[in-house]
Amino acid sequence: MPETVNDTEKQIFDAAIKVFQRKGMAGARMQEIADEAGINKSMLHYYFRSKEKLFRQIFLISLKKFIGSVVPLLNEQNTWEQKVPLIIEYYAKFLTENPDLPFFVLSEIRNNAEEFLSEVKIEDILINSVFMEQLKNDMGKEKIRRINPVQIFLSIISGIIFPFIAKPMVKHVAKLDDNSWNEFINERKDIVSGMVINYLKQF
Amino acid sequence: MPETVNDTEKQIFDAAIKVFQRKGMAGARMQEIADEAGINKSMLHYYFRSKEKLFRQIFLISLKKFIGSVVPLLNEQNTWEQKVPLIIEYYAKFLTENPDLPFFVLSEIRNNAEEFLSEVKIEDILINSVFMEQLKNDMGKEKIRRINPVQIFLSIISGIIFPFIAKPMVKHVAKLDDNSWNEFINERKDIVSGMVINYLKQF
DNA sequence: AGATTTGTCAACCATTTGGTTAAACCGTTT
DNA sequence: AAACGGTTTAACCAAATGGTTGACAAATCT
Repeated sequence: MPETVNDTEKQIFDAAIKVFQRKGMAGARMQEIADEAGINKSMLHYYFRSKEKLFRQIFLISLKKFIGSVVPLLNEQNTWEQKVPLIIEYYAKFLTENPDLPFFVLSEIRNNAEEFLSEVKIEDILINSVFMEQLKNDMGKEKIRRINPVQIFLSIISGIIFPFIAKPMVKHVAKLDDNSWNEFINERKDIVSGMVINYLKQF
Repeated sequence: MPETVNDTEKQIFDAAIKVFQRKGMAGARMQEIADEAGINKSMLHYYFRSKEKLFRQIFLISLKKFIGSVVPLLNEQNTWEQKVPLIIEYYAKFLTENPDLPFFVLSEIRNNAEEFLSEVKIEDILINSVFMEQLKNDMGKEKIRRINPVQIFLSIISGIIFPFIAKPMVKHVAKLDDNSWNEFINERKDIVSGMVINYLKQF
């Protein structure tokens, strides 16, 4: 029992991820999680004590997944210029597979979970990444525009994450169906990549 | 009584805006709105019938404010290149004054309010704006990169809105206090503006 | 097999929450 | 001043919701 997680527990956990990420802490219902997991509501409390406790676990794992999973990419052995499209490509795929995750994380952080940010040490992970060092390095050599590297990273993720966050509105305004949405996102990847790289190099 | 709105009604409305925008439909409590307005809870139902009805009004006015207020700027008599920084400047100011509004609107649209999008006819308003026409025009003359104008507009608002949506996380990662946050946003305005204009002109 | 622990469930409980009611308040009309 | 209409409030109600309990089943141990 040490590492192999109980089957019921995992079913609850997976169901909770689905429901919490879609509805948020306030909108999620314990009964709905139980139904989604196909088990009795009492089991939720048996395994996780309370909604608060269950939420905390779901939130933390979501937060780590959201920010932690790019880190390997940032630290790979290639140039920053090669990394940019790879980061974008990665996030586009990630967001397609986890459409509710970023919104959920950002939402709950706004509400009350700001303290969680310290638990996952994003600051250092990001700031000290090879990607950031490479940017600073090339800035020092006057090869690219001198600018706060956080702004560059923020530009990348803004450009690709925001369209997913605002997906219903974007689809509506640009009159996209599911197929043309994918096309739109493919186009978007190149644009964001081009904008960032262009901006750094042309100055 | 035809146009002057009842004082109590306005107080409720203002309180509801505050609470709904901060907590969302699911997280908002009628009692909290009443407290915020400093009146008895029954008054909410007296003036607005139900939470659903009250929410609908708040949401619609928020949606219109979010997308409608930028339209005049898009249709002004200046070049697209002059408009870009003005749009960004406008949104930065707007977001500072209404920090919870965009998140609220995007959140509720995701949840259930997608149908509202049709009521406010953003598609046409945006697509047919002078700004969009100017872009298409210059694209036709090969003066700027040929690209879906919606992508350009999306790049602008992504770049400036997303940092506000993710404000707690951005502040944490970039280690900003309230003062340096303002500095960061000022820097950001120029970056987004520069990126978009650069990208369109350099190709 | 019998005892003991662990897991599961239906029924129940207490609180919260959106909503209602009936009485009171108050300015206006007659 | 009495009657009237819109406004406001405290008390109340019913449903929803997070959580608990006690019985029972299913493994696990001896």
